[in-house]
Amino acid sequence: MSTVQRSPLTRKLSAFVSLSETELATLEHLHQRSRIFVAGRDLVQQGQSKQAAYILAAGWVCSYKIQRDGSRQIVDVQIPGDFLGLRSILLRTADHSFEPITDIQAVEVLAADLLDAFAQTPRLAMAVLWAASRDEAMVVEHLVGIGRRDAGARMAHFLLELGYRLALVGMGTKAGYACPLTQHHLADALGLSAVHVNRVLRQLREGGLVTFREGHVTFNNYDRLITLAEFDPGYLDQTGPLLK
Amino acid sequence: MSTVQRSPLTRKLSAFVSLSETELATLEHLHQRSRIFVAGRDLVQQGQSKQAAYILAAGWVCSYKIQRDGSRQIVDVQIPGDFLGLRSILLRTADHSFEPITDIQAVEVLAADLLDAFAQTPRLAMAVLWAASRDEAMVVEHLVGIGRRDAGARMAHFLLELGYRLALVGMGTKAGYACPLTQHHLADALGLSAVHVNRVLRQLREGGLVTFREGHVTFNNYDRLITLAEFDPGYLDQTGPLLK
DNA sequence: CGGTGTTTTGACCACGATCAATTCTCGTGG
DNA sequence: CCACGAGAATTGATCGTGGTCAAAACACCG
Repeated sequence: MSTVQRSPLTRKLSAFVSLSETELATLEHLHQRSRIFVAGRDLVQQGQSKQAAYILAAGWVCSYKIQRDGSRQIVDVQIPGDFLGLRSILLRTADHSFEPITDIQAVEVLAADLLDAFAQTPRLAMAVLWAASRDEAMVVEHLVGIGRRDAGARMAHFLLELGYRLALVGMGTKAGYACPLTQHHLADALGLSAVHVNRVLRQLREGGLVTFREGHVTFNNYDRLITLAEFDPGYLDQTGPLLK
Repeated sequence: MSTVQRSPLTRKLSAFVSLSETELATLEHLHQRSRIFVAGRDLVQQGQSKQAAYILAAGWVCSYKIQRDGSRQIVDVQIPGDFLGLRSILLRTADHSFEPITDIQAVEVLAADLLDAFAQTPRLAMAVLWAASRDEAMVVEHLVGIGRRDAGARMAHFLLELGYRLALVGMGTKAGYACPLTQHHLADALGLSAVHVNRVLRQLREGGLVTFREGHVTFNNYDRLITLAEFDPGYLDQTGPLLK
């Protein structure tokens, strides 16, 4: 359903920095190899070091960390257009794992190529730094949610943020969006148990706020949900480029 | 007590990318203005947009977000050599606030100067991107801790990480370190109540693991503490430059 | 149709929050 | 030098959010 003008990466970075023809060419050169991964089978193992990152072209992925005791924390969810494993390249160690939630299509970007591109077109590095900052802002917001919001507000905030991000790539509206996450995914993302996630979803549904059912999120009362979650999308804005 | 060869910023970035004389000069040019802030008075207000970042030269700072209901979540703690508000520059909106925990000395870096420097010396942008990635890795680890570790392990992990980072800048050892944080700071950082922080600290102390008292952290049993926290400092390593 | 995974609901429990009171420390002024 | 007040640390008592355990209903698939 989404409209892809050039490539997801180009579209994403153009939102931050308007790039010249040369820069666009360099960018397009980066992603030759497009790959398919099936749902459920991890892309990169935690701890393993692989010299490639990906740009998600289609499908959903989550990045997570596993504890010794088996519990899992999902750090964030990637939707089409998002980076995958950028940090792994830079720190040269994959500090977490990636699970494709659906079958996905991703464009492979080799570490060496990316670093070369940075050297040739500095503004590209700038754009990537910018994109990385936005990703970090999302993780920070997630941290605040888990640390200081109760289960209801946490869930509301998560569903709202996801909806907002999906709307930015044409995959959602204020009415709702298709969502392939299971309740177990939600639990691992929000630091809750799967059982409690179910209860919270019921409360929100019965309260007429939002419905999560059969792979679809429906906002029944967008405004009241925003109030409950204290959702402020400021940190997600990718309004106008800083550099011309 | 710490040994500063050139400037904190130079030392930090050199750990990632070995910089040429020209690049070092550009870097030094960045920080002319050194400023002092007193403990307790915030540097930048949340939501406000200020076109400057800082490199912390001396003292401790924490960055946090306040909720409508007054509760606070500390996102991370900065020690000498760390960036302050880098994201604020890039996203052009301070999405959180900074509280100096002690009196601090910080070097002001203007947004415009930084962006110019990036354009002139691309490798510098690379180095900053790298440093930002390490910061993000810390936030991620923090997120996992709050989401999936109980209060004891969370505290242990926090104190260990802080010790490890302080050791990197010569301000701590495996025996312990000076720590100006109050128990209330710990509570806001770990997503706990101040009362419970006190209880957890008592347990750790009576268990012979670590002592937090009178502004000093003493590791009584470093190995057992690491086991409890499942602490793996891999994400903190700033070993050898990726680029020569 | 059995098998596996997701959702749903109930009963009970525990970790950590909240409320409250006391002690300690330290800086400030009488 | 001591009295006072503000913050910080400490401890006890009680409460509630959310976890754990268990079982059933419901899917989807081979």
